[in-house]
Amino acid sequence: MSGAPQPVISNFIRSIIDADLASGKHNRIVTRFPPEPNGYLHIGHAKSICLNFGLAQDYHGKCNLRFDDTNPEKESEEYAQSIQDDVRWLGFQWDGEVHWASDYFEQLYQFAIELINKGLAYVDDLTPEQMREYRGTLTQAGKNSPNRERNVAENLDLFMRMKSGEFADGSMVLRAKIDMASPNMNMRDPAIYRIRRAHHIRTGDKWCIYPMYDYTHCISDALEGITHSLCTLEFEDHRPLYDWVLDNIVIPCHPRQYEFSRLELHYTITSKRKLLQLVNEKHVSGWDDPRMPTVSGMRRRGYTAEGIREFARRIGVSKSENIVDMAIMESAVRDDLESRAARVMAVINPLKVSLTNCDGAQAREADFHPNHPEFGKRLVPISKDIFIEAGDFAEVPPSGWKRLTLGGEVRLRHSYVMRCNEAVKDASGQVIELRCSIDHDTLGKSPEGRKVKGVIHWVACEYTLSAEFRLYEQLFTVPEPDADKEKSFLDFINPASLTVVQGWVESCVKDAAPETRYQFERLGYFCTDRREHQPGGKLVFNRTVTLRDSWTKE
RNA sequence: UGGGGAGUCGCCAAGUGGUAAGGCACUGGAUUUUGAUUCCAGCCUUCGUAGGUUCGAUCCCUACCUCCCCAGCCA
Repeated sequence: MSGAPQPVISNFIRSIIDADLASGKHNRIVTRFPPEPNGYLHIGHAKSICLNFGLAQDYHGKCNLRFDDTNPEKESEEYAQSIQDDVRWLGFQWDGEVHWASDYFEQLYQFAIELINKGLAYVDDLTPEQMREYRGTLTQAGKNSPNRERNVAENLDLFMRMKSGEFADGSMVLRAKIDMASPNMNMRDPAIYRIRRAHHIRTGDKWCIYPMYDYTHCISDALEGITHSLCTLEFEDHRPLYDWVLDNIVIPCHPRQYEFSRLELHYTITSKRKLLQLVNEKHVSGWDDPRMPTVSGMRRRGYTAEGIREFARRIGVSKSENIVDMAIMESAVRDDLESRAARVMAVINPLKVSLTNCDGAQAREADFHPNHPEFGKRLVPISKDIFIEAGDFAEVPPSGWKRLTLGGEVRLRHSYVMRCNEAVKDASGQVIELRCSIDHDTLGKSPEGRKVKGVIHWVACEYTLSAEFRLYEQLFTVPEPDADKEKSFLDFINPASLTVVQGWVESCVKDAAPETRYQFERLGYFCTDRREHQPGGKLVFNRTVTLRDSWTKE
């Protein structure tokens, strides 16, 4: 993965772009990533980011970052900042300055006046309840509001007074005059402006009327010269409205909207609202909890930007509903980590072993990476007492067992072949210590006359460092926590999604900076915690993902 | 029952008239001082169903079935 670039996978959007470029409709493409700053970015956004920025890169076009900040009540500076951080961390840079829909509030207002003047928008003071009644249902046409035929002068006057703050919040809206009988609910005279006295993160208290998404998005796209406006499937039937607005104002650009299916991932959720709930109700430690499918959560867990981008490449882009296996994410991350993480040994569930013939045993130099000598080497010392993984010893081993057993031999990784002579037990029969001996003639070479099949990791008690290991599993116990009609997704939170253990690690990691990645051999990939790991002090490792394991599966 | 979409291997996903790419997962086997990596091999005679057109259909036509989205002054 870190080698040659991966081949591009075709999709319907690329086909459209290829055709648009070939026909001369466009010379270069302009896309945009348009988040609302009302939460942290998650894996679904990452897919969209990879699509929009990736397309711009591949086709030598441009991609804007534009905040869809039209609903001040839900938006915050913190979110806007985190979104920019996440996009950059993912490895993308937007064209020029960050754009904000709020930059266009004045122009949006003028276009609204244009619509009013054309008799295509009117002020309505129906209550929300009345509006709903007038809208009709999926199978029944709506009926015209009594205010629909208000004259232009009156509409203009009312709209200006809405802007100047004469009316109470929610008392009236500006509506597009389209068709109350349209089979498409979005075309039944949608509201395009509402009155809301809320402090806006960019414009402060300058405005008390705010434009709605459908009205704002298409105009923003047009003002920025977007060629391909990509969004998710649920906006498919908003497209007629997108086109209606641009067709009815004087604006020299009409971007085309294309919809792709949103990403769902097994064993997690990708609903901003529900992620917020997990944070607010403290089911997780925050937006960047390593169990969260947020960009910042995945980052903290140790996923790499390259791994996430590769994941996006592997899942592709289509219009069919999909729920992707977590295994695809994990394999993409492993593929990246395989070539970039140094190998070190750590023991997370220790069983003490005392070596009865350790005198004269030597330390050995070991590569930090089996296939990349440029990672360098470190010394792996041995001492009279060592820790091995409790799970690597079995008194009564299952068939096919290649690890340690009473009377058996095993290779200590980067060190000697060791034989287990005795298992010491406590009163309850639990094995609490092993007495073993090493074969002094096996350092850096195979033993004489016999084959030792197993290799286990270990640390020397005398030289090891204590560390905290945070082990993660899926946040939910079922593949589709959102799917149950009776139960809340909260009922499926996995109580074992986080396990914190104290263990031991080779001393060479002592001064590792935050966000340093290692493969602890045979255990998995780990990453020092961004927040709580202290180089030279308290060592905290987050398990990013386990290694592939062709033994421990049923 | 109105409108808009989607149905290709367990999960993704190309292909769209010329006889089913690829990835993940899975199963064998080789190499291995990580049961890792790497490497080789296998894995849908078939494209939601039923008809039709055609020398030939996943692709065109017809009917049907299933699933998703839409009735916010959210995005």
